[in-house]
Amino acid sequence: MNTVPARLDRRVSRTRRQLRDALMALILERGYNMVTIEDITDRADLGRTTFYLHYRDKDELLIESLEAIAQDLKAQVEQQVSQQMEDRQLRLNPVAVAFRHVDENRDLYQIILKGEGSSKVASRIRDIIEEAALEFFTHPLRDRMVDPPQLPKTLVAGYFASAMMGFVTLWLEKGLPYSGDEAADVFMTLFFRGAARVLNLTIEL
Amino acid sequence: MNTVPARLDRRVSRTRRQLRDALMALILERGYNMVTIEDITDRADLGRTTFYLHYRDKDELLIESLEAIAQDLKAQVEQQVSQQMEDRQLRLNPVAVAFRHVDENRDLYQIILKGEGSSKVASRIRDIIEEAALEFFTHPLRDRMVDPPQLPKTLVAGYFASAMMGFVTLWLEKGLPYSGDEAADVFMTLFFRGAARVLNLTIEL
DNA sequence: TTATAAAATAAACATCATGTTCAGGATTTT
DNA sequence: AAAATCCTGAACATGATGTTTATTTTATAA
Repeated sequence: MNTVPARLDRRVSRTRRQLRDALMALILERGYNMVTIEDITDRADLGRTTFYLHYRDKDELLIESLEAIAQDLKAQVEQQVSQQMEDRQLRLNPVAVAFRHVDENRDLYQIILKGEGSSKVASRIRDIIEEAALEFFTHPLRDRMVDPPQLPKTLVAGYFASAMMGFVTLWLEKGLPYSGDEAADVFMTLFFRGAARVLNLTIEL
Repeated sequence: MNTVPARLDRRVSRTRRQLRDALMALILERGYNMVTIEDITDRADLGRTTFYLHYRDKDELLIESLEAIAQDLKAQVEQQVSQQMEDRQLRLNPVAVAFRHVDENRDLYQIILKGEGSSKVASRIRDIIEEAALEFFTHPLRDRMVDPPQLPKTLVAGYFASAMMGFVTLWLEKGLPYSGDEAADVFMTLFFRGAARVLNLTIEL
């Protein structure tokens, strides 16, 4: 008969936030495997036992921290891709939305894409992108496809997700001097027009 | 005055091979972080202390195991890209060479691309591909590029490497039913011709 | 404001993986 | 066969993990 408490105790959310922040900072400093739970609680200024009141182990904390970002990305992109908006002109390019999201969370995406800690999150993000791409190829682009595709749309969507993750990794790790919108443009050009035209190849392979 | 021994003691190479094989098998079973050093030596049927006679820690063993593959890939691809061969017809597509290499070492590449264990190796392989691609864009393709490229060749080479790693990950993880040569074809088509033509889009974005 | 419920804490403990040392026994090399 | 090298098991120190308990601190709701 007991009802679920309306919202979390203020201490709980504060503690969890401190733990998440501490873990992220420490991963960026030393890498995931070089961080102990005591490191985390020290940095967060909490007792070590407190950690176990909230998380089973380091992985669980990591996943929770990164899942939040993945969910945020999903929400932002889905809104652009599938939502019917009255004013088509105001609808933003969903790829640009994603690149902006990455730009605003560079630290977290570096952690995710470097594969620090379980690669589950990277794989989840890949799937989110793939889904959005498939949806995009199926609906908003439908009327522009006259003939059947030369390769299955699902394959192209999978490739889109993988290539985009790869490009984002490149962008972040090599510190390419592009804004989110510019990076999105470059990627779209390479992806849709193909490298042959970008390189001005006279004949194709 | 002591000279370096001509080659390794037979026991040493046997022991190291056993350790490498055991680690690879165990990673595929449980994932890198779930493998202890005792697990490895048990599986390899060796004493635990023996491990430390050869490697400082798990990472060192992993790196050595995977570096061998990276070197092998590099050797095979470089031979095709830069070596001047008399018979141009016999020269294999270097991308197909790489895809065949992956196909023949699926297990190892799965470990590498999933980011199990240090991501250094994946990053090294990426760099190897990028170098080869840049070399390829600069020399064998030089006469086919009439105008200057719309984007720097180095950027396109970086994108090539990232996209190819992504595509290979897709190929292996989703178990796409392509042979090495077929996968290479699909990837080359997507990369050079671009998704717009593959999807038969009437206009471009 | 205060009583009550919930959360944080430090201390103590058991367990496990790591990495080192050492004296032996086993295998290769010369 | 002798010498050199490697493997082994036992013992040990260390450090991280995860749990329990009694106590103190803090938030919530009356």
